[in-house]
Amino acid sequence: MVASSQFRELCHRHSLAATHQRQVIYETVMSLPGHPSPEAIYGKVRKKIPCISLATVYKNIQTFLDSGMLREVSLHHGAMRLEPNHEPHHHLVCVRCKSIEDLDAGNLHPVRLRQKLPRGFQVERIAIDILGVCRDCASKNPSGEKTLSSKNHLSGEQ
Amino acid sequence: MVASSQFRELCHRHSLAATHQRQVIYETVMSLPGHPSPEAIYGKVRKKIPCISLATVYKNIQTFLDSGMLREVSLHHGAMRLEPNHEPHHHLVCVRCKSIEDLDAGNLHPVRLRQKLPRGFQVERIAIDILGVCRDCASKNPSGEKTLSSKNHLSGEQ
DNA sequence: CTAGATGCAAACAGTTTGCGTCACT
DNA sequence: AGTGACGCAAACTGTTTGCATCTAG
Repeated sequence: MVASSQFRELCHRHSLAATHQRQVIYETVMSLPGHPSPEAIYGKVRKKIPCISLATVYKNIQTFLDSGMLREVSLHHGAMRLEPNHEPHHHLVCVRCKSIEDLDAGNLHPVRLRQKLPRGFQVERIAIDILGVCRDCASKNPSGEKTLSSKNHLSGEQ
Repeated sequence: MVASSQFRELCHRHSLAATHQRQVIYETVMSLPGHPSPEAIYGKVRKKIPCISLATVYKNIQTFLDSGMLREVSLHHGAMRLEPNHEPHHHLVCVRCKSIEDLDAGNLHPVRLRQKLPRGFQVERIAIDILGVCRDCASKNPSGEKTLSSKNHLSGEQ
């Protein structure tokens, strides 16, 4: 409410209409601790706008992600993906088509913990994802709209 | 087919019955390139066992994950999770309850690419997940069955 | 005034579950 | 013989869509 003008400006920068719902959703995401799910956001937004639709929440989250105003914790690949590769390796993940390519562990210097982790966390392994745009997506659409579908996305059959 | 006895032994080590379906599913996962989804696995398995049920595929994938015979590429948190934290940081992810905690980037020495990535991949950022068992899960169940539900899982309301 | 945003309900996709039957050990 | 696996269909959860109405620019 206080920063209403800031929000309007932010929307303007991303060519989005500054609606009330949009502002409340955005502020709610930013105010929630941790890494909220759409459902959790909806729950809290509804306290301010009881009649808001869950679809509106989803649509706006998508809008924020597309515009870069918000980010996903880890990419949501739609379906579970299994890892047959037992060799130590990391992943090259395309943020557009969501393809995942293996990258041999030898290509990265090993990660080093600079010091102790908080509260009795027992480390099992460290996963590194290099996020970016793969060659195919970059060539298809150098700027950056949206691509999906294509390639590896849900396939596995060669 | 060739390695049938190997598979029986593998199952025995994990106290699982060595059924035909189980073997075909396992071999299919291992044979598929990349990071197959359950649907893709089902598609290929059906070529060998046309009447197999999708539920059987899911149940066995779950069994393999639980027993450690297979691994997920990145944890499937059930729902999309948003990242309000714009500061550079990484994540501490519990493989049991799937909670996600932030870890300040200063706690890790920066990752260094040991050399060029394959084929025109445009890096946007590098995400590091430290996977393991969080204190709560470790204390509740030091051995390692299954826990889920509890904590951060889908919540966001305080 | 018009493009785009909202709300609703129905549709989807991915995954899980219950239960009767069947097969491995 | 008994425990656990399979197959089927129905249920669920998370997410998306179509369309009529409304609103910011």
